[in-house]
Formats: sequence, C-alpha cells, structure tokens
Amino acid sequence: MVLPLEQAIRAHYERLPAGERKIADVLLDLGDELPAYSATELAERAGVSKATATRLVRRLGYSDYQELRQQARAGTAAGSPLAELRETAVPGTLGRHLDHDVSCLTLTLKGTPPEDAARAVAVLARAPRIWVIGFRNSHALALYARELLVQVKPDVRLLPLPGQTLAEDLSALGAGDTVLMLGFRRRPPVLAKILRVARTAGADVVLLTDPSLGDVADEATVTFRCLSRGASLFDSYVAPLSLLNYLCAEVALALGETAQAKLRRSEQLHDVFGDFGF
Amino acid sequence: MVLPLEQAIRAHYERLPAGERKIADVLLDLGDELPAYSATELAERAGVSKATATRLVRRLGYSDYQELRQQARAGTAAGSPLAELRETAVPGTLGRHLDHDVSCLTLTLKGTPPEDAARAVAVLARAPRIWVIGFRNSHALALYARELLVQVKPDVRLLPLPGQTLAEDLSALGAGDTVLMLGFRRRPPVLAKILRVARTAGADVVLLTDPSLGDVADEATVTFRCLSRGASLFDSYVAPLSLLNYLCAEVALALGETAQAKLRRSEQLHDVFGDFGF
DNA sequence: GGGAGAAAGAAACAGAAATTTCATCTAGAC
DNA sequence: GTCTAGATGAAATTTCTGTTTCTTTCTCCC
Repeated sequence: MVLPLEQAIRAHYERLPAGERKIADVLLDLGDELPAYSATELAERAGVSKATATRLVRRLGYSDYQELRQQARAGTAAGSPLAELRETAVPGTLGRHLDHDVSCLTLTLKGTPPEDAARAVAVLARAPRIWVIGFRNSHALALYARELLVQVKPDVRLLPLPGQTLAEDLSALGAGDTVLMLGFRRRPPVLAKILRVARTAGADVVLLTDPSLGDVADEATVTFRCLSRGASLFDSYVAPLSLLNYLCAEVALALGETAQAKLRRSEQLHDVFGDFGF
Repeated sequence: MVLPLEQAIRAHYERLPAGERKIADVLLDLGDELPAYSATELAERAGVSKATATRLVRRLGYSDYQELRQQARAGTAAGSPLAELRETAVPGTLGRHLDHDVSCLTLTLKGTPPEDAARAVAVLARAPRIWVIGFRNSHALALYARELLVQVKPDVRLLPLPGQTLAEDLSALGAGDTVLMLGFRRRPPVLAKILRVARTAGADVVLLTDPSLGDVADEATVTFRCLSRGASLFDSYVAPLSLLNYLCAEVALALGETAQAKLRRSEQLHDVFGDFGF
C-alpha cells in the first residue's frame, strides 16, 4: 500500500525545481511522521523559505498545507502498522473493532516483560491462599480469574461478595498470601486502601490495571498495564482476559502434578454428574 | 519501557482535576499519533476549553505545548519502543499464547457475517427486556454483557442468580423479550431447555457459543460461533468478549440519544459520588 | 547585452494557535 | 452562613504559521 501523498510527489518529482525538490525529499523522508511537522519546520529542514514550501503544496494539487496534513494523518491512522501486518482487512465497523482489539492485545502482551509474568506466576503458585479482587468493571475479570485458579489451588477467594464487608474478609489476609487485583478504570478509592493493607500484612499483590493508574501501582509486587480503551463506547478487556488466561495456565503448569491431577479429577466429577451438556 | 510522556501523565493522573484528566485520557488514547494534533484539537476532543489544555501541559512539567509535542515526536521517531514492538515477534510461551489469542479473535470476527451482527443488535435494541444467561465458564461473560447492557437498557436480568430456581425466573419470559445466551463448553443440559422455553414464549435468542455445539443452535434467532480453545490448559474467551463489546456498543448506538444520555448520566453519577478512584 | 520567464527569498499580511487574564463557579473549611 | 482555594471557560492577547506579494536572481534565447 502506498500513501496518496507519496504517489503525488513521485508523479511530479522530475519536474520539481531544486528548492521544492529539497522539501519533497524531506517529506518522503519523514514518511508517516509527516503530520507531526509544520510547514515552517519542513522548510527549515530543507533549508529553503516557507514560501517555497507553500508553492510545493500547491503544485502537488493541494489547496492548503492543512489539506495535505489531514490526508497524511488519515493515511497513517487507517493503515495502522498492525492492520498492514494482516493481509486482508475487514470492512465496516466490525473490521475497525477487530483491528482495535487485536492492537490492544498485541501491544499489551508484547509490552509485558516475561520476568514480570514469571514473578507473578511464582507468587501465585506458592501462595497458600489467593484473594481475587475486582470491583465494577473489573468484577467479571475477577470472576473469570477465580474460576480458573480454583481449579488448581485449594483456597481461592473472590472479593467483593455481596452481604459481607470487606474489612471482615480482609482481616484474614496474612503473610504469604497473594492478592490478585483487577484494577481497571473507574476504580473505587477503597482499592488503594486494600493495596496498603495487603502490603502491611506481608501479602504479595499481583495487579492488573490500565495505563491511567499512577504511583499507587508501585505498591504491588508485580504490575501489568493492559490497554483497555475500547474502539467505541465501552472499554475492551481482551488484553487482561488473555493475560489472566496465560498466567493461570502457567500457575497450573508450575504446580505440576498436583494441580493437574486436581484438574483431571474435577473434569471427571463433571462427567460423573453428567452436567456438561448437549 | 514507557514513553516519558505517558509516565508523566501517570505520575500526575490521580491528582488531576476532572477537565484536565479528560485531556489526559485523550492524550493517552492518541498514543503515538499525538504530535499530529494541535492543543486546540485535543481540547475539542476532550470537550474542554483550550485554557485547560494549556494548564495540563504546565502541570505535567512542560513549559510549552510545543515542548510536549517535541518530546512525543522524539519518542516515536526511529527505533521507538512501540515501533520495535510491532515488528519483533515475542519469543517463548507468552509469544505463542499471544499468537493463539490473536488468531482466535481474528478468525472469529472475520467469520462473523455483518448481517448476523446487525440482526443481533436489532433484536437486542428493540427488546423491552433482556435476559443474559451464562453458566459456569460462560458466567463471567454473562456478567460482563449484563454490565454493559444495563447501562443503556432499562431492564436487563442476569441468570442464574444464587438462591433462585431458574423456573421461577423464567416464567416471566415473554414474547418480544430477548435472551442473550452464552453457551460455551461444559454446557449444563438445562441450556437446551431454556432455549426451547424461550422459543415457545416467542422470545428472540442471541446465542454465543463455540463450534462444538450441534443442531441445538438452530433454535436461536442468531448464533455466533466463537473460537474458544486456548493455547494451553484453559479455554480462551477473548473472541466472545470482543464480540460482546462490539454488539453492546452497537446496541447503544442504535438506541441513539436515549441510551447515550443514560450512559452520560451514569458517568456523571459516578463523578458526583466520587467513586472513581485513585 | 537585453529581455522573457521561472525560481526563490524577504517581508507583509491574515489567520490560527497557544497563552494569559479575568470572572464565575464549586467544594470544603471554619 | 462566609470565606478561601482551586477549577474552569470566555475572551483578550501574544506568538507563530502559512500565504501572498514583491523584488531579486538566474538562465536561456535572440
């Protein structure tokens, strides 16, 4: 795929006067970063006057520098690098949504240091007791994580639960325990307190959150920042969901025979009771 | 490694006043496209005044918007961390996991006919009452879907709930209602019954399931088959999660002003109660 | 050599962008 | 209740960007 701008330049390149050609070169050189630059800067880089820049823009068929910049911007926004990686793009809003979620997933997991993952797996695997905590938007994620972990660890607790005060529950939190905290946007302030309580009690905290969270994250033993902005109205949690799946699977593998036996046994139980379906 | 700008924002994020935070959100959201935008555009996107934009820049420690833009530009230039991330594949198990989940997501959404999506959105949008149903592995998904829908529709019910028998609840199911059913592997047999009950009652059923489900799926109004086999021990639900996000957002858009007003109001309520956190 | 015509910079200009100022509003302290 | 401090937007102000105009330079051709 070629940017329309690039095409326009090549079409005129041979006929361009020296000064304008210098600017054209700068322009080609900048590539998709072009919209970050002003016409004045282009002229300076090329060592020509601003007037020459304007003339080039005109000659390429744009009415404005603004028009050129707009087009360059649109070109890089739509044909995002990730979109190019995959051969066929899906048209329509569904396609945009797909691109967006794939980006979230890819950028998040590629930005996750394997050491961090290993540390998280370690503290989760060795904890005698795990607390999975997630409020509001993070609650579904917490539920998911709990469902996975409970299959391989004996004592996994979900918070918050209806009809109980947090204080009551958390009093049992002790050294060696691990808290798996899901802290995505729209965080209730109590989350920060829990973090501190866990710290004080000597518990490890594995925190999944989004990039908007500040220093508080430093209190956690390991922090994963997952992109969670959605393509449209609602936030997208594919990245944390995927990460949780990975972490929990690694925990199971780390626990080895014990956990896997437990897993098998639970599958057998389902079979006996015939409660997997149709 | 994190962009210095992003770091600066995170460092201040919790202390930012509402207006400046809105801009910070836009800023984070734009990512490496930031330098293509003027401060005025940022302010417009965020729905705040230009003055607020300037103030945020100052608070983040820059003397100028220009200075901020420069830095953002430098960050994305040659050899930028993000650019590198996009190109290099991640080695190790994390990389395999990522590839797998991206495949699930891509294959599923590419295999989803837009007409089906449109039909699902239509029946969800026009239903006076929505029932979201998901057992076991599907329960977290159901919870998520319910959380989204309840923001834009007045009557959205989640099943199963503890302490209630299904029969009791389902007796209220009527013609015109829509059932959003999450039916992933390890389906309890009751799911088939619910499907038939809904049919009989004249309700529409939007069914998200995996490819392993047989003919029963034909009873649903619309069926989406989402890949859900995981790379490792546990099944992966990124595809249905993403699809739900898309469908719910489309429903909100289809409902237009009403729903969006409701959304805004609920955001405001959060703001009023100050329960978005740190 | 002189003139036509393109090319390019300098400066003037117009318009937009960013910052500052100022008045209003709100929440919290007392 | 009043008062203060911070947050905010509207408008004034300043700074800068992009375009236009005008002049100079250069080249090619007679």
